[in-house]
Amino acid sequence: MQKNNNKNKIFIDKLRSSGLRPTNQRVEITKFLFNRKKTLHFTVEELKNSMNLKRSKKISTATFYNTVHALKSAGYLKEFSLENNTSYYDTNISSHHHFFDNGKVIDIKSDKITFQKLPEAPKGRKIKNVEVVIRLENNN
Amino acid sequence: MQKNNNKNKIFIDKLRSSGLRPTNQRVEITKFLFNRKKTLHFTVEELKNSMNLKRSKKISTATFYNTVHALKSAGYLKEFSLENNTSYYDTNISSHHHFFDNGKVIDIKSDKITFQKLPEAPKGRKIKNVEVVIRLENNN
DNA sequence: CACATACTTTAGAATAATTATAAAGTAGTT
DNA sequence: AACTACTTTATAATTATTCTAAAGTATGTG
Repeated sequence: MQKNNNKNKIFIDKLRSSGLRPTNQRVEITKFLFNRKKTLHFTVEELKNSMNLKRSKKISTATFYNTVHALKSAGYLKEFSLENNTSYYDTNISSHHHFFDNGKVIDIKSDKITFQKLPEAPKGRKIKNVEVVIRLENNN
Repeated sequence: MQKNNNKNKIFIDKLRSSGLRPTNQRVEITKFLFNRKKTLHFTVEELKNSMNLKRSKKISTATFYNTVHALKSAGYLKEFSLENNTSYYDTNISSHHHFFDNGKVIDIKSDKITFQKLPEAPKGRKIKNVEVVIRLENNN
C-alpha cells in the first residue's frame, strides 16, 4: 500500500528517525511541512485546515497532533508560544529569534542578534538555548 | 460594606486605575498579589487555588480572571507564555528577562543582559520591547 | 443616608485546544 | 498469506478560559 518512491525518501526518513512508521497520512503531513522553500509557522489547527481543505478523505485531528508531536520531539520542529494558549510550531529549527507583530511571527536570523552580556546559569544548570522575542507596534 | 481603611489604599488605587470598583474580592486578590516582597509568577488557576484554600467563602473563577485581566491591561501585571497553553503572569512589570528551568520561572534583571547587535524593526513598525528567555537544562 | 442604577459576583454553561479511548485498519515481519 | 504490533479515526474527556444571566453590591444623587 505504501508507495516507497524515492521522491518521498527524505520525508520517510524524517518519520522513521522520529520513531514513526511512514504511513500515507504521515508522509503527506511531513511533505506538506518540509517540502517548501520558506520556513512555515503554524498551529496544529491551521495545519489541519490547510491540508484537509484540499482533500476528499480528511486526515483526523489526532493524527495531526501525533505527527507534529513526534516531529517536534525528534527535533524537526521547534515549538513556541504566543499569549493565546495555542502552541505554534516552526519548521526552522536552526537557532533563531522572532519578531511578534500583532500575532504574526517573523523569523530573525540568529546572527542578527548578538549579546554583550549574558547571565550565568544557576548552579547545577547550564544554558540550553537563548531565545529573543522582539515585539513590534505601529510606528505612529 | 467596603472597609476603606488606609491599609488597603494602594490596592484600591490599583483597582480604580484599572477601571475596577474596589470590591472585597478584588481588594483581596490585589493584596495577595502585590503585598509581598518578592515578585510572583502565577497562573490564574494557581492564584485561585492558593487564595481559596485558606478561605471559607470562595472567590469565583470568573472574578479571578476578570481581575487579573484588568490588572494586566492596566499594566500592573505582565503576561508571558510557556509551552503548555496556559497564561502566566508576573507581578514584576519592569523590563526584565527570564530563565525557564523545567517549568520554573526565574527573573533576570534587565541589566544582566545587554545586546551588541539588534535588528531594525520592519518598515512602519517600531520595537515595543525585547524579551529574552534562557532555557536551562541539567548540568550532567 | 436611603434609592436607583450601573457595575459585580457567582454558578454553571459554552468554547477552544488538546489528549485519551477503543474499535477498525494497515505496515512490516515471517 | 498471516500475524502482530502499530495506526487511524471518530468520539469522548480534559483543561484553560470565556460567556451568561440571575442575584448582590458600590456609589452618586437627592
